[in-house]
Amino acid sequence: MRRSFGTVSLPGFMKLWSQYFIPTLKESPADAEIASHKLLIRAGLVRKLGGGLYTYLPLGHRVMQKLTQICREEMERGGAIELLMPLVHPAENWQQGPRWAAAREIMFRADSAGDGKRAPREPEFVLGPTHEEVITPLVRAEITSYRDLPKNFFQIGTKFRNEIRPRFGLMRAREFVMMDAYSFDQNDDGAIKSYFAMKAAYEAFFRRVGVTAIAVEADTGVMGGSFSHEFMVPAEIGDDDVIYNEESGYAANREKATSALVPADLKDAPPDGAVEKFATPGVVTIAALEAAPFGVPADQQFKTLVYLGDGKPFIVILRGCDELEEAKLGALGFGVFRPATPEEIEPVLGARPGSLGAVKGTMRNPGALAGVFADQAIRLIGNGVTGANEDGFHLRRVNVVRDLAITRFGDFRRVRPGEPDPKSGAPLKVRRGIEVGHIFKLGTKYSEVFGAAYMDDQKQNHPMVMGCYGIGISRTLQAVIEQGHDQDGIVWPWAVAPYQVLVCVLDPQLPEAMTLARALAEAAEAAGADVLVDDRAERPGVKFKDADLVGFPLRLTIGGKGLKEGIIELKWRGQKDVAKVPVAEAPARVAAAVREAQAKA
RNA sequence: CGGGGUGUAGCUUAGCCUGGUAGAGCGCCUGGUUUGGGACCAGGAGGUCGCGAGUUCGAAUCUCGCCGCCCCGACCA
Repeated sequence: MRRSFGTVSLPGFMKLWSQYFIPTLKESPADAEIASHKLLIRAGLVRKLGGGLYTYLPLGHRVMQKLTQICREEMERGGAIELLMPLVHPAENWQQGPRWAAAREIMFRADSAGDGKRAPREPEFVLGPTHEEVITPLVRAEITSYRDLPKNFFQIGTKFRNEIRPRFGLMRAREFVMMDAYSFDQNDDGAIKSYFAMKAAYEAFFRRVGVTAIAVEADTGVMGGSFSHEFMVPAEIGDDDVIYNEESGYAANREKATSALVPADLKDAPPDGAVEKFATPGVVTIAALEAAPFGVPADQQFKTLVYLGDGKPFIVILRGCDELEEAKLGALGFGVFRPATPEEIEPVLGARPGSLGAVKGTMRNPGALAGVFADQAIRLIGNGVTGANEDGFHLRRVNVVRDLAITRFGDFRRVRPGEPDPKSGAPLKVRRGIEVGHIFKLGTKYSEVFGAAYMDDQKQNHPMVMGCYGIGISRTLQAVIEQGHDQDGIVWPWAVAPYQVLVCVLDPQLPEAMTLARALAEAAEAAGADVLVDDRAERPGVKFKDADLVGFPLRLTIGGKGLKEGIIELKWRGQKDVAKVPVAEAPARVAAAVREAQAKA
């Protein structure tokens, strides 16, 4: 972009800024809100094509390649085998799979005829958000013997998700780069082994990248499966809440988090007299029942919610003071569920929301219910108040054990900070995090549907036990920046910096300056660093600002003044102090610095 | 999908309320002076004011519709 002095010709190869492409910006584009998003653009790493769609410019692409390579190495070290599957999937694969209903609306549809004119007979395609529906049929066809198990396949490539709301640059994009892996084992023990091998590989990956990511217990969501960890980079702008206590080591995603609010040895309260109906005209909220003249504290009320699970209504009971953690309803096993509308509720219970209850004998059509699921914490109420299933009336002295038509108890409430940690009883805390990786022990959900089975040494067939694993590579790129920046720009960890060493030549018109630059670049490269030489005919201030903005870990400054004194300068991006090094010693010092940084990284 | 905002030069934006020649800074081009933390002077190029209708003698400005983008929520394999 900026011209170089054409007078100095250089023998051999040296990466020159003047001939490269790093479009830095002084000002942040208006549509970037958070630091990492602004820096991605200002430092010339990416440019936006459309909402959630980004071009990786040369520098951004280099970082992606480094992330990808580290990921590949750690996955292979963890025993996984790389392959590459298509991005375009026949819709048939998904229709046969277990989650078409839940997944279809966030999937891109690809039309083979173009222009939306696909004839009804022609095949339909989707863009793959993930690849269980492709890998499982493949393994079914290719692997039939226990001798070929276990296997763990991974790939690194582009994924598409029709995110409802893309945001924060690469943080939640429609098109993004992801590593996804799928393990196949003979049994649960093997699957657990594979799972923890991946957990270890993830930990190694994030450590090598130089980003702090913590593993937290997570909800399995639409994926199904039995247990799961998310890898979270702590950051204020993260989308997810992590509930944790550092002393006990407990850490869980908000959707999964539980607390020891209900003591394990809690004895249920005996009934406190007969159930009594009382008039509550116009009272349809917890707060209104809490107020005068009724004065029933929220933690003495039963909150009765009605949902529709796969078309059938079911009830969830919580304490009046608690919130439902909707994701926890996933444990009930419904394919899809949603809150029921008042119109759907009335025929079943006999009243509108605000007067609902699950007291035996008060529901109009209990046979229509798929179940009544009660949060554990209502046992703390013992005897409380709930709706009478008659608009304008409530019931008091309702006893949990005696009166409520509970199918089963579970954990459905949202945990609040300050509640006792389930491990140690210490108070729980909350912080925000960016989800950069996720591992699931899937079980046999997919292998059963797709018939991925193997024969054991007793000639018996069994479904393979699967696991699946994902790392958001492009999201990790941004998380690294979110975690590593200051007022001046990015502060790259050594391992993923686009170039680790910048040779900043302040007077590139001086042949001796460029000759020295070349010697230093060669020394740094020989020691194992990627080196860029800033030979632009810019003022020093511009070059320093750009160097800080882009965030090269090590900056070597060669200037006319320094040359007269016989010194160059060596400065680490993360540190304030500048070391003056005699020219004669410079190549050796630079090589030593590079080796040291590499050893630490 | 609901709520809020916004769209003017490559980027950041003023002008819009109260209709009448489209302005600035950065960046870019030319020349000169500068040269260790985003220099200065002079000159210059660059705009279908998101798109489409309407109101009006006249629309960046008012009205309606559409689209894009951003934020909050819902959602997030």
